[in-house]
Amino acid sequence: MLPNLHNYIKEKSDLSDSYIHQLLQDAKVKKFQKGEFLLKAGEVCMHAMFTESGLLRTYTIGDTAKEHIIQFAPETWISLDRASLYFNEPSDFYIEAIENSEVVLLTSDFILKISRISPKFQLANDRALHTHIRQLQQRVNQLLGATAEERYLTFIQKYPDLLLRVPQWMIASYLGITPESLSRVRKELATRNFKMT
Amino acid sequence: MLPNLHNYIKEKSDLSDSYIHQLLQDAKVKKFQKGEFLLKAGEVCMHAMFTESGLLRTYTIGDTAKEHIIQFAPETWISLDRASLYFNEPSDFYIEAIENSEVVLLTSDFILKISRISPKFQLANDRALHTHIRQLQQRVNQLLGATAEERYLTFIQKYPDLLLRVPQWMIASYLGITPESLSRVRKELATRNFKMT
DNA sequence: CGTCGAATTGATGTCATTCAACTACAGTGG
DNA sequence: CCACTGTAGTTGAATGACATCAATTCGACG
Repeated sequence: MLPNLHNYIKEKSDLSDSYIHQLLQDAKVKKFQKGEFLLKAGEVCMHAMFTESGLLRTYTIGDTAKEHIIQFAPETWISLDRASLYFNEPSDFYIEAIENSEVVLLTSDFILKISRISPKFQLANDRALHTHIRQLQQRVNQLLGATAEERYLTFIQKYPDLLLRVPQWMIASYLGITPESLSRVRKELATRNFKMT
Repeated sequence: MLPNLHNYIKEKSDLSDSYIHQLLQDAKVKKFQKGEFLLKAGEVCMHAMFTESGLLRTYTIGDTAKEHIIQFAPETWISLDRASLYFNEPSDFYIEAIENSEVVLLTSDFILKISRISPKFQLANDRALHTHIRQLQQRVNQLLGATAEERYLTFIQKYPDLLLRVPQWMIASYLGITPESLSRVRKELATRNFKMT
């Protein structure tokens, strides 16, 4: 059980299979039905949530009552609100299963424990943190400058696998445009590509 | 000399004045004229740049040759490209003095050194990192949902001091709109506030 | 005083939103 | 098995927000 998480830790820590196996004994594993919530705005984020199987989405609800999707998390991805987890403050995020999912809830203590045992794991965590910053930075850049079409193109190039699993209106929400606009962008791209071939 | 940096380290480390004084002996201090660059896109960011006095801006140049301002850094603020510094990869950022400035160039080694001596300083650094993430996250949210006017309002509420020192077209760039649009937003706000009083 | 960049203003254009109608399809209950 | 319902996606027409282009004003500074 939990082959994905097992693998994940193994890759980033160089710990033995048996030891990892032991660690995972007390990991909190939960199954979520499509539509169930792992975190709601106002709550404090207490875990890093590892998607063992399935698919999660993280989103906020802006002033205009519109959802803004922050992240999708398929297998082996981790969802959390770092600010909320670190500062112990209420989160603005909703984290929701959009497929039936098996999720491992990792506490900060759990992660710290592995970090203490395996410096390599700690390093990997630090890298993940900085990768996250890089990714946020790139997103800010994109949102500052790019048109709907450009955003969509980088999305499909960056997350081709998600295209098949995520409904279109959620992708629109991730891109910061309306579903209608995305539909038109796709149409436009389709006819352009057709003309070109 | 360097009273701001001295204070900064003192607050976050509990080290003695004399020891801090000693540390700062080998700090690289540089003066930049208005318009000079501390970092250019393509270079690897080698320092965290502490603004002892003056004002810096960090920006990227998008595909459309338009500047997108990432951050302003007045006294006691730090400018860097964390991804570039951490991963040793070329940066997308330009960092430029927009006032004559005195800047301290802090290497990762320097910061690590203090962190090793003072756990409190290390903690403060970690907090800064997470604050940074929170701030980026909020910016993404804002860009996903808010209108030009809303963005401007949160800007003046968040950075009232900068209003006086930063030219308007740079604020526009920070908000992701044109200078003309910002001018109209301001006009609109002025007339609205006038009517209300 | 003349010059140059910043800021404002007006006219017009473009991209994306909004609102509404319609199709397609999956799930539900009779 | 078929009508009923709800959600996703598409399409069209009108609107809105911001951009673009061009002209003018304003203010700082040599």
